[in-house]
Amino acid sequence: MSQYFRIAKILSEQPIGQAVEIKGWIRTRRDSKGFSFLEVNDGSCVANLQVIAEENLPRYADDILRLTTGCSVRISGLLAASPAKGQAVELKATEVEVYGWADPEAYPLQKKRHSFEFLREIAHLRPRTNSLGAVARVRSALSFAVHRFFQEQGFQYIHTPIITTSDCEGAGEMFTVTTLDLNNVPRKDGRPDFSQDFFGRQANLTVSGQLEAEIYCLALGNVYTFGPTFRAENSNTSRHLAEFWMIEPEMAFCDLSQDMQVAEAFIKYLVQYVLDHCPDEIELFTNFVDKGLKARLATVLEQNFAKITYTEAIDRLTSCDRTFNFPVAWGADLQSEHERYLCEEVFKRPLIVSDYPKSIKPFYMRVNDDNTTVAAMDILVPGIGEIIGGSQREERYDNLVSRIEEMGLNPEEYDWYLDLRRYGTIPHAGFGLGFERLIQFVSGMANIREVIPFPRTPGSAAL
RNA sequence: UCCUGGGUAGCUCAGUCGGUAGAGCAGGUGACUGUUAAUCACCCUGUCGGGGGUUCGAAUCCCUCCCCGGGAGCCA
Repeated sequence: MSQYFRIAKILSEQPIGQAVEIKGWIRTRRDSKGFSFLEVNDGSCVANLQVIAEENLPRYADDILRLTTGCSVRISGLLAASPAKGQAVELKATEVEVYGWADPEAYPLQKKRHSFEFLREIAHLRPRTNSLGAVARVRSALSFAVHRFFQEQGFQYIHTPIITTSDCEGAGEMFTVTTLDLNNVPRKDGRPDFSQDFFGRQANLTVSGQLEAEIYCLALGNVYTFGPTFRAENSNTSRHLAEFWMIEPEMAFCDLSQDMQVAEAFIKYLVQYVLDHCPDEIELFTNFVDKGLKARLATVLEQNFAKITYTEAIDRLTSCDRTFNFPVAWGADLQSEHERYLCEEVFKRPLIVSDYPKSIKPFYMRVNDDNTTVAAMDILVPGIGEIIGGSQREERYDNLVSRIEEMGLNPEEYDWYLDLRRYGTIPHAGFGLGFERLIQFVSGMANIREVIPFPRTPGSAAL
């Protein structure tokens, strides 16, 4: 009686001499005199298991010689040491059952490499490829590692709402959630009358769970969120999605420097976790996607992140002999080219830029003693750019009110948020990490559409 | 949204001066072989992104729309 194994387990444990059973999909078939080689992948790992199917097997001519890329099979047999180079073990089949055929004339996946653009058009089949399958396993491993990092340190996981009625950040374009009849929208003063809508008011998909996370931070202490986030921005780039996953820790009794320490430790923990748990995937990415990946991940672990203030960054940029397309001036936000220059050419490692002018940052960031900068920090990473944005939050009631007013917002709409400062306010800080950008950084994948199973971008939402 | 480069066989691409379309891979058939991006021979495959225009004639020139890549803005 043979025992069912995932292929990953067979390759790691190598139970030679044992009767085993595998289930998976054919990658290729090569015929030889008197037998065929089958490469079977079951999604448990990068590697395939080589199966030897001899011509005396039942239905050899009818089934085995018809197997092509994509067919699903159950195979049992005896695991043996492989006499040839290329693999340590192979399965000598005693039984091959075909679950499902895949017409080779019609099946889009071939045994050669495809462009990522083409694979994107077949989102339902692309996880069957080596690279997209590897991305999916890395994404799963990183998700687990995110929870493990925070849970090990006593953070509470908070489910902040996906449908929200607070438009607190004010900046990002939001998706509206409605059950109003779009062919006959009730109107009041020329505008849609959301008082007749499902929630009795306008509701949107969340752009960030931060403000809600702060509520629980000021009750439970350290908390984090990890969930989907939505931006209706018309941005068409290799690092933006309309639906993406964000991790937002919020830490009680925490200042900006502690915030930076946690963020750096977090990124290093995640990189280390993937190197430990997905070495074959990292090897695949390094060989076929990004030659410099392994070396870059190693330097992330070895070195401390570089740290400069915004003001120092401006000094560096104005005093260097480089000419930029965009002017460098104190008070203006750093452009991509500026960030890339500092991160990739000056420091050549992750870079934390802190203490930005308050005029270019949101109202909730804590104003520094100079009254012109805020306790904010961005972490820039080579090849990706900004991967984390965080800050110490303004915990002083009066300062927060005047910042809200300065930004032209209405304090009445932030009454619940101000309550957190009216009653038992505490110093606290947090940051947001874009999960897909993290996966890009760790996998070397150039386009963010390859690191989420079903990418949503302007004009595109397959499945 | 802006700048820029593309869209030709199932996939990746070539296509000269405007003259009526080709290669590699995949697929099919056969040969060979402990193979592993197998190899060799032969065969099949086209709305040249859509629409309009110029021309005797358009993959090629012009207009327009759609889609994709790269860069930028916004950000995570």
